Amino acid sequence: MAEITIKYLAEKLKLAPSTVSRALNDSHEISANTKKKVLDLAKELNFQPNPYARSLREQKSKTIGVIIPERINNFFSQVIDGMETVTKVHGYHLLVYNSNEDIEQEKNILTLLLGGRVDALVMSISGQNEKSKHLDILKNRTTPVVFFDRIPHDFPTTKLITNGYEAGYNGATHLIKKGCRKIIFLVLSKEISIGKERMRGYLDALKAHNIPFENSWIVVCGHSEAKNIDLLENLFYKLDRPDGVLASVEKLALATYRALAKTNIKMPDQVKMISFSNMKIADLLNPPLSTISQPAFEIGKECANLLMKKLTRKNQPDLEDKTIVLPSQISLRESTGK
Amino acid sequence: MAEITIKYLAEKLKLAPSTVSRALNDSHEISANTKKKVLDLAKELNFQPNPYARSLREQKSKTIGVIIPERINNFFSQVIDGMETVTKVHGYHLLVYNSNEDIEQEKNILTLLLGGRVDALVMSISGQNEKSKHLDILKNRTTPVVFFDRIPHDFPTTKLITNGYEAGYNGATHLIKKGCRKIIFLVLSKEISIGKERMRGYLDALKAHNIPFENSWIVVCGHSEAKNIDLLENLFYKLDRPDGVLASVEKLALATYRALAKTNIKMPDQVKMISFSNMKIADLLNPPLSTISQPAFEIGKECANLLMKKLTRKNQPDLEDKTIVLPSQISLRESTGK
DNA sequence: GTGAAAGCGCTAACAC
DNA sequence: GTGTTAGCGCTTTCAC
Repeated sequence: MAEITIKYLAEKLKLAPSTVSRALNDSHEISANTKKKVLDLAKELNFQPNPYARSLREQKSKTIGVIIPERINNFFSQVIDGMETVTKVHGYHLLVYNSNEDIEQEKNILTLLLGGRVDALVMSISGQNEKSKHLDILKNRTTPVVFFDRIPHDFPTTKLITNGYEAGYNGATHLIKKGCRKIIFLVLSKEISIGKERMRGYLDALKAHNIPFENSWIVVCGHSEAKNIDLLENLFYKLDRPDGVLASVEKLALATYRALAKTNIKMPDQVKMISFSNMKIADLLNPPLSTISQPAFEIGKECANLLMKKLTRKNQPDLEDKTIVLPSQISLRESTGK
Repeated sequence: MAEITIKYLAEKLKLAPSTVSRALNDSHEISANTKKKVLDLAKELNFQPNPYARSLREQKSKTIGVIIPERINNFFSQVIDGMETVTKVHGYHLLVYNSNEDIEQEKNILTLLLGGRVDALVMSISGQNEKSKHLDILKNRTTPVVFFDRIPHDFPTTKLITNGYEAGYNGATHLIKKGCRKIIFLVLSKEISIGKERMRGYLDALKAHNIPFENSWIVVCGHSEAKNIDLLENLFYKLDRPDGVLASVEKLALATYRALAKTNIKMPDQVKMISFSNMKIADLLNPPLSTISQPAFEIGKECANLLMKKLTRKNQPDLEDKTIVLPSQISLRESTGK
């Protein structure tokens, strides 16, 4: 770690450490002259105050913990980029952890972080279920938490999502308008909050358009790409195969492309698809994929802003128990028929 | 931050703080009985030692700083995932920063981190140039650094790359074998190390196959997607337009797809392309993209392993000044003609 | 406007 | 096997 300290600067300048500290922190009770001397020497020696000594003393770490269920995913990368743009101007740091969609790991990370390593948390919870019992350790704590995208519905804090219901409704409606009558809904887990909202929208769209729904249209997939492809392929071999697909996550749209490649079924002629996705190259797929995308960068910025406000100002109230809903954007491409 | 401390545990158990500390750290000089009592209470109260007090005392932070030029990129996400799998078993944390391909920002992050916030660094340097003068602040420091992918050639430490020369050679050779005679090489900046190696391979492949090279075949692109597309589109309108493209980074292959979409030129019939890329859905593009991919996860693991070895063992020698070369993998798809 | 001293929570050297 | 003490580098009373 660094070797040059405030004490050292103080000796060099024949000042007390406290004076140097105050000068560095631009305290008004220090003369302009002393300030300059201190700042000059600090710059010359490339002095950086020891962050851990400061953290210990001030009881705050100036770092935010981030837990995401998956790292190789544009959506989450964009969110984190958004967070970093705002945290860095406040001198805050980002400790990012991947829970790998695993509640156990999520819990471990949480325990680790609650030891005081971070001043606040941003989470998108693992998709196994949303019972979120493992989040109880957070509840007796004062550490502010913000959830986004994959949110627990019963945790009293601020949450950020996009309008899943509306987007699901619009996505399904678009398929219906394009002539689809057997529209399946692909979901990773029925338990997870975003899936649920999107599904509600889908179901209501069917109802509104008088399309009789069948339970088998809800296709619950898993985390194994190979198994999902198999599952989907078999679905398309059936006599009453679907003519429309609404994928609640990008991963499942990709699996659908791969499953279809194994059959003779053509998209968009025989089956149309639209998917929730933040991929930047939806236009380059074959055929180009119609998507519903989320303002990921904005979500990240907003999460960070909420926390920066709470952390950098005095006497801020606790984070409100509310859900902020941001609009998603629908982009129509050939996968739903041009 | 956390409120329950070693001192508190000590009072509860009528022991000295030092005894509690030793018990928690499983020191052999503590009786099994006391150990159990301490551990039990610690578990019951969910005690986590204050990481910053520990860092201050031990003069190490148990965290690694990571600086990448771009976050929304599968390659870097995979590398970080790889690092995390190994750091987490050693109790190390990852502080990740995005330099946005900007040397100034890279320098700022570096100065910040050198204040003692991290025990070691992993970097993939910004692509503006590889003069790496801004890395000089690192040179007088003892902080171990490992570079990967975008490496400075004149910095005495361990670097990890893939066999760019060979891959470039093989990529170009493949295009030649497929009948291409005017093969352009797309590069983000001529200065950057990986681009150079890949280009050397490309040039040698041309020479080995007696293809007369023209300077205009090296196409230096920028960071603006729109401008790159324009540049490429114009290239394809020329009379002696290229019939082969070797893209040294994924981004430029995507720009080529988009540029071609504006013309009547068909891939792979009239022009073939292969690109360095770690994208997982190369097979879903139209046409599927032949790729040369890097073992990103492995690279991340290896970087972390090198640092863990240096940091967790006593009297480890400094990181050797050498370059470890990992093999890349070539996957042929329709973009180069099946 | 500056200095002296205490203490954040932890570990380690030194008692005993 | 356990306790006492000092100190990591910083900020912040409290003096003057």
